[in-house]
Amino acid sequence: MNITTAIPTDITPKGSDYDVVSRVVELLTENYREQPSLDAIAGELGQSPTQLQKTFTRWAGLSPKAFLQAVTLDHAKRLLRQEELPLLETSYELGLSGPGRLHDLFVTHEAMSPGEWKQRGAGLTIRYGFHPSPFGVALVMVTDRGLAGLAFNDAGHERESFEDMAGRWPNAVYVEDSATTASYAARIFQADRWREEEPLRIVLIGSDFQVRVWQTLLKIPMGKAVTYSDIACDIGQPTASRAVGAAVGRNPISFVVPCHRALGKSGALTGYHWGLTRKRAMLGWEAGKV
DNA sequence: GGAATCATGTGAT
DNA sequence: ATCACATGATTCC
Repeated sequence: MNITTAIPTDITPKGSDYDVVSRVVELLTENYREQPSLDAIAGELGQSPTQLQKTFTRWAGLSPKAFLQAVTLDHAKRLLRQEELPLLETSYELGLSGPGRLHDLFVTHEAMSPGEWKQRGAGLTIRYGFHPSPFGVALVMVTDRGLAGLAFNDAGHERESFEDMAGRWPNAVYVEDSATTASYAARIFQADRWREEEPLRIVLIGSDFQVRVWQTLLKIPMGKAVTYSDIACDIGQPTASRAVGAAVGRNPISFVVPCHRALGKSGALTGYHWGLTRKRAMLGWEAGKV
């Protein structure tokens, strides 16, 4: 039952990886117009170029230079343009619950009924735990129906993630149980554990509108992106792109429900609940896996 | 081109 | 009712 201790070594060979990486990501994306050199970045961070290169590449599967390319505006626009329509048209036959290759992480999803949603979590027991992840400390929340919440924050801010998430379902009972959540964390962040036979069960707790938006997000394949207005059209409300933005922002299962693949119409990365740097990091990290 | 401005749907108060 | 939004299109310089 001590998977808990195994995970850190599997995911973040050095615990501080994400700290270093996020600073590199920040530096790179703030100055991407100047295409800073590895030496310049290393100098800024007070590290040796080779050490930095190694740390970053191990984390992203991508050299800093390639990453810089991946978070550049032109690249984002390219992600958007590829095969405009079929992208979202496809998997509506899935209905509300049922297995499917929703993106490269196999997921089955079900939604809570509107009645259950109004209860604000009443009668629900949520087990939670904190685990290291490639994007900082992850807060994992599960019910007996599957994964219900996933949040990220920098080390030392665990309390904030928890308050944020718990506030969404204030009537639920919360039990710390990292033994249970550890296996979810491992499944989510280790790409070699993604298997069709044993999909990850998730449960979407939200309003009818929110659930429709989140289901649409699940249809976006890895390495692709859509705009907020694409999503609005897909759910049959073409003028609601702003409402879509708000709903995307309330996505409780960050990363698994790939809200980071929603971009502004220009290809610019707009907002992200857990910090824009993390959104860039996720996009870049995925670029390294595709 | 880029800043300012508006129309807009949803959910929380 | 009113307000804040992870938007997007239009209209001015």
